[in-house]
Amino acid sequence: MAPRTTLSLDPIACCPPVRADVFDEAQTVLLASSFGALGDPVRLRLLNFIAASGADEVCACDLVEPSGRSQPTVSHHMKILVDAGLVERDKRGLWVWYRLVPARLDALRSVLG
Amino acid sequence: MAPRTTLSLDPIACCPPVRADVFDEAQTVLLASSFGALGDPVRLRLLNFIAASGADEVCACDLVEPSGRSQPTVSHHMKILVDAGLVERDKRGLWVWYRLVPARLDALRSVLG
DNA sequence: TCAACACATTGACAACTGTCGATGTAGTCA
DNA sequence: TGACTACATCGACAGTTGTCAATGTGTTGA
Repeated sequence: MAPRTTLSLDPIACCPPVRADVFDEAQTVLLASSFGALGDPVRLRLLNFIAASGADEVCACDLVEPSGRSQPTVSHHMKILVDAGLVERDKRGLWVWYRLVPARLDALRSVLG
Repeated sequence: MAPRTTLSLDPIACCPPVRADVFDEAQTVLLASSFGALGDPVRLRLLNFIAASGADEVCACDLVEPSGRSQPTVSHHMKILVDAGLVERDKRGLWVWYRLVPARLDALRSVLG
């Protein structure tokens, strides 16, 4: 639980590249959970699908079929991506729209450099 | 099994950034397993420890104590990092030396960009 | 008010993962 | 040869994860 806490420890502010300084325990756990969110083929494909869509938002209803998973399973994976701070969720009417959080992707990217 | 096969599908050659084209199935599974290798705090710390050591090789014997895990557990995690292509293993005499594979880290990095 | 809809949550289950003690396997050195 | 050492593998176990069918929740529109 506690997604806010997860987001508040932002790698942009907290984490030098993996090849420089030694991470402290909180940094390590946070980063591992972010990378872990990318560590499932279905989630990586969902993220890639949103990213490559051209639009900056994608409706949840358009994620089920290409993922090849059931609606509850997609909902489950999207929650993990949202909790990891990689994706933002916006409910409008009946529909839920997802968009990337580029800063978060950039943060993870910089950790690998 | 089959670590060579894992390594042969190199993201440098195979994978555009997550925000551009749509990954095919093989790319997705490969990348997810690489990110998954980073998705454990103990493995991330091991990688960070090697990276931040200053030396370009670190002896396995120096990884057990700082990881806070048993020798078999460290051996298990290092195997996962090696199979993911993130680390190379070199046995010399009684000792095993590990070094980063910068190209692999760069490849993952570029996927996030 | 109520039926229909989009999405989330629950509950259950199998598969996977991290962990360690015990044991196996090479390499070293006397 | 044989004792010793560094690391890997095995076996077992608990905890986590991915999955779906069933059900719940909140929104829309007639």
